[in-house]
Amino acid sequence: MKMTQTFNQHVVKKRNKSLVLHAIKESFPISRADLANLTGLNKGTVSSLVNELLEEQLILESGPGVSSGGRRPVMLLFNQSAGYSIGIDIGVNYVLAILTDLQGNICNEKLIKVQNPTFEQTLEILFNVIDDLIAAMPQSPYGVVGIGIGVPGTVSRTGEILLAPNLKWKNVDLQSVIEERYNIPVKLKNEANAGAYGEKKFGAGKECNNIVYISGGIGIGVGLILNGKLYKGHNGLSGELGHMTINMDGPVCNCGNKGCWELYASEQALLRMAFEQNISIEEGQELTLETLAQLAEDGDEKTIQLMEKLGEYLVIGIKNIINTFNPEQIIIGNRLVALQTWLADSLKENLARNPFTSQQEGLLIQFSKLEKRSAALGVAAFSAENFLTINLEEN
Amino acid sequence: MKMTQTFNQHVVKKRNKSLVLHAIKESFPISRADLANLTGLNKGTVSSLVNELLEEQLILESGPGVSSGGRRPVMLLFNQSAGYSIGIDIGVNYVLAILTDLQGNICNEKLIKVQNPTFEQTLEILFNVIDDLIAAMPQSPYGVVGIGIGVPGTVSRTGEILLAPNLKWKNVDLQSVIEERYNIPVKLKNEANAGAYGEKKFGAGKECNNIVYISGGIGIGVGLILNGKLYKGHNGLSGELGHMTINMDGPVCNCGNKGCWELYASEQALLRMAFEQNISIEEGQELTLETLAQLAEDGDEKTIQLMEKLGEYLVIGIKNIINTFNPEQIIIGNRLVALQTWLADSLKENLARNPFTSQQEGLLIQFSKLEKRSAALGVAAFSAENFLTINLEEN
DNA sequence: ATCGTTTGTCTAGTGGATAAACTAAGTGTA
DNA sequence: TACACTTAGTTTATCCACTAGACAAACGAT
Repeated sequence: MKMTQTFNQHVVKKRNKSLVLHAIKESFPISRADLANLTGLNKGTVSSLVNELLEEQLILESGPGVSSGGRRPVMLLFNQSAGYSIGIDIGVNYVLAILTDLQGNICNEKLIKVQNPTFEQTLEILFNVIDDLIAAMPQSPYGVVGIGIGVPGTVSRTGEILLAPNLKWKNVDLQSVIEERYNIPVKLKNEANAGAYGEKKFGAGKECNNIVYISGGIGIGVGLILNGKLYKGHNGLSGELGHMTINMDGPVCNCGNKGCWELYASEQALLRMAFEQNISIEEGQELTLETLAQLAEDGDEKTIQLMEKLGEYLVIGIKNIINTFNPEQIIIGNRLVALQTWLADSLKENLARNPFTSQQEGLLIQFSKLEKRSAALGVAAFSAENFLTINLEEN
Repeated sequence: MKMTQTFNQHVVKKRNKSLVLHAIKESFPISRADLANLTGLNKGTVSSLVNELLEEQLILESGPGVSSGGRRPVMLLFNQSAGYSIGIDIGVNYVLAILTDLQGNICNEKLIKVQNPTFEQTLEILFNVIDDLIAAMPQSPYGVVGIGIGVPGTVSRTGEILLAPNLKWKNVDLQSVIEERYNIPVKLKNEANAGAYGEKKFGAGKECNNIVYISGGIGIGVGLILNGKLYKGHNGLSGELGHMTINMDGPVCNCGNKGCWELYASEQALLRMAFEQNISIEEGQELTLETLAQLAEDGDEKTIQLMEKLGEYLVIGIKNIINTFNPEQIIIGNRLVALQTWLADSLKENLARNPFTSQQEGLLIQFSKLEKRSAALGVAAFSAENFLTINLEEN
């Protein structure tokens, strides 16, 4: 019958403890006195909360700091190594698994190339890679605190994969399978959402509250951080901007609609255009994003023009994004990052011609600096964050 | 230096008091005992908070209710008439001002038709209409608690009108002018955002957390309720979906870009198409939305086909909205509501052909039932809500 | 009339935050 | 070296809001 969480002193304590923990996490080493200043809490309150966090081994004392004219402070550290989080990015032809500490630092990393595996084969790979990461993990008080998995497809709010067309998966409940085997909280996320979260946590967008992450791969997916939170939509299916109509009289997409953005601005679109324009690659080489990047690098005029065209198409969608969200930051991630050298200028030029200047005021548009790790880092961080929150709730 | 609000017992009390007040507001008449059940708070706590609210005249006791086998409960009412809120919708050729009680019930309403007034003339009209509403307002403990104003243009986060092209206003600070004259909190909002808020509060979307409100007038604006909150974007300029490119090779819009949605699916677009197709209206009549609606009513085949075409174009944008936001509800409001009889089927048919069925699961698409009042009700409710929150903060 | 039930108030107790006193441990200066 | 002054961190007394549970008031049923 309860409509909402009531607010009592227990909640107050949890929130303040979380406040203190996150303050330490964000700006350690830091003294109790500075924490009191930073959080606005009373010195005594900070002291007692800090002591509890020390007991829980979530933070550490690192000895005296430098005096500022009086007693030397005892510096506190966030105990990054109190536990570890696993983040896995399942791509179409790879599985990237990373082990991070609670701060998101990568401690171990496994990249496995795959070729059209079945669901069962993928599961096998996942089990192996997770087992390996756990086996090689240092001793710690909390061990593995969670596993996050990003997939290129739609994920329901309950964590079920509804449809991952490029993996040829439909209605599979990967989350439960992994959760049952390892008995650890498992979070499934759409790859673009995971990437957006990763960029928010570790990218240039740390301070930004409104971020649009464009995951440009074979298709295009978009992850949204709005009002500082991941926006997932009613069924968890937001951000399917690859299938935004930008040319209503255009060719039919395999989704069934006409003139979708990803027909023009995705990796697949680029390869198709390159093929149509008879861009000549060396014998024996396949036509891939990488070979095209190499061609552009070698100064092939036709390829460079193609890149510019791709930039034009990208900007059409980006302008729509700007008009829709008025974001603070737009990050282009995934495969397209490999082309940033040739895309950057084209994007800049085309965006300079956008008449909506107010919307672009203070807007940062950049390529992901996390390389291929945005999604894996994102889900790992999500699991870590989840652990820190749950852990505080329980006490 | 404080990074965040700290949580202490004062906050707890404020939040719980707000919880109780809103519970009463949502489901009065209600007894203290039922409130305790509903909110999860202790009986004693509810009692003391209720007493404070009674003293502040925000709620009322309405005498005994029916017994359920024991002592008869004292029923509590939300005191809707503790104060009044003014909501004003400034349109291109009208000014709609309403006076509502704290619950959002309309107590008085003034609709003034205007013809291309200057900013100063509009200001004069606003002063007059506000004065009139205040003069005719019943006695109450708090009087006018706020004024909300919706305008068809971009409004910065600080409340300044950056650009209202159809009003021909640019960089005007209406908020301060009104605020100084009446010494009451004034909130300025984009008309679409105001409408979205109105629909969230009073429309079919009360329980929905993810609502997209499409304000279809001369142009198209969109208001977004995401994760239960109004999403305004980094500079407050989100929702300019009228200028979403849906036809990248299409005609140039006066915004400078090509193939914007509102070139196809707005009131202006409809009138243009009607003109181009030589739809014959009666002599002496102007070509307007209303005359076209009348023609369709009279069974004019050409006009009806035109409406169907408009529906097709609308759906192209709506599909983009679905793919972007995966909303729970899409509400079409403003001028286009007048055409719902002829648009509804077209929308339904075209949406049935949308391949993204998962995204449409549980999605409600409907026309606004608040008629022209969405925006005015929205800003009035926003001001009322603001008062209730502020009022609790202060004690 | 009596018992059980429901409503609402009252009181004592709990937990957490705060202010301020206090201890500890530095720096600066004569 | 002595002493004043600072800053860090702990301890204590107090305050405040919520809770549990006792209690009183008001009602229905028998």
